[in-house]
Amino acid sequence: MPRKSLKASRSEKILNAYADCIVRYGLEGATQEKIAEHAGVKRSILRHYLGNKADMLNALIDHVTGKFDSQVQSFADELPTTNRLDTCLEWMFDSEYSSDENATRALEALIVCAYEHPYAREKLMDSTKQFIRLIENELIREFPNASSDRTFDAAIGITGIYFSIDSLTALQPPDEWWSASKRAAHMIVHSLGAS
Amino acid sequence: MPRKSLKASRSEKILNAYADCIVRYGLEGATQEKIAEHAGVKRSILRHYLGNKADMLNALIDHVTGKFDSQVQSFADELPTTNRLDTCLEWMFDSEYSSDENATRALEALIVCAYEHPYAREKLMDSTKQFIRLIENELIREFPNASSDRTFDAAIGITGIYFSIDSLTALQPPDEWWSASKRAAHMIVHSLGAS
DNA sequence: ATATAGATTGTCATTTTTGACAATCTATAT
DNA sequence: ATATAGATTGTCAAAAATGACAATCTATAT
Repeated sequence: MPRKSLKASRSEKILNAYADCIVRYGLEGATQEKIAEHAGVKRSILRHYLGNKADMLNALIDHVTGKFDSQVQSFADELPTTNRLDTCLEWMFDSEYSSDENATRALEALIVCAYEHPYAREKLMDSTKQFIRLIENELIREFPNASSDRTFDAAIGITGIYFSIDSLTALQPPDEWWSASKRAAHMIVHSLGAS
Repeated sequence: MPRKSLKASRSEKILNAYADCIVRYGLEGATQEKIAEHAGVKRSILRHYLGNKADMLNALIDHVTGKFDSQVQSFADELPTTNRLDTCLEWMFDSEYSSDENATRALEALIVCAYEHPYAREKLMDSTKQFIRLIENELIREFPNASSDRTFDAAIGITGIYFSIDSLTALQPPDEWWSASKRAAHMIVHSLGAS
């Protein structure tokens, strides 16, 4: 006889607002007041659904990493059967294709606090590994004869370039930096092919 | 007849503590209390030498970017006459050679707040550009026949890989990630040579 | 219609952080 | 030795952020 619980949807909205605030104001700069405002709810609501500050942070970590993981998953699922690697780089380094750029941004903002929060560190590490593995798989698929060491190196390199340009977005770099990043990633790919 | 001013040395010590705190606790998590504690001084001292919160942040931005810039400069100055590029990558990706790892880390932590602080954005952008240019110069020196577009792409790529693995340090990645990053950077270099 | 579980709002006390300033101490030139 | 500019400490008020909880409203099953 009770009314339907809004916990799922409200939590979703709040945590998205939380992630947005983190990207804008930094982790400690994302106060409950600002989060509530961004989410369009009263501050008391945050506590009602997500508990106190520490609880909220843990929920956020799960939310952000989970969101990123599922994006990575669907990214992989949606890759075409042919020309997968090129498509991959195309999607990564073209802003028009990026579904939710803030997912990576929030991830990066959280990395700063990893020292303080072992739980965050683990989850972030897992998500990062998964992303690297995605790239690595596509490299292996394209270059089955390359040594696994080299494909790993290449995956680390491409992922690094992507993470870097993504976080540099905060500095509003010229578009050329994105295209240059993409071409640099291609250089690594070519280097693999030339081995 | 007054006593010698300690402004320079005290400011230096405080701003270093500030940078340390930012790396550990995030920008907004670095409270005056913590900064003072890290610097081993009373909180009132911060205000005395550096003014209020906003003043301190501006001073910090200058300090961090200035420190980074001078490190980049001496990095360039100390490169040997031969084998410069390899030495360069060696120094970048080997922790034993890194003089002050926190300089880049603080830089990255500040990037998060660039949206809010146009002044920070400008300075960070300048420092980043300078670093990229350093790499680019070494690439040009090694591959004078490569097109300037390609050397720029390569510089962006190598810099990105470095920034990325450096910020991932917070996740305490295995050492292999560092060596893999170095080899990925070398892949880009080789790709330049093969053009 | 009504009881109930949950949503929503509001308020207050506590803690944390910052701003401001007064008071005291100390090195240095004269 | 003493005056002076600066260093250092201490204290208090204001503001910001959080925690806790009471009170009220509302959808839903019966």
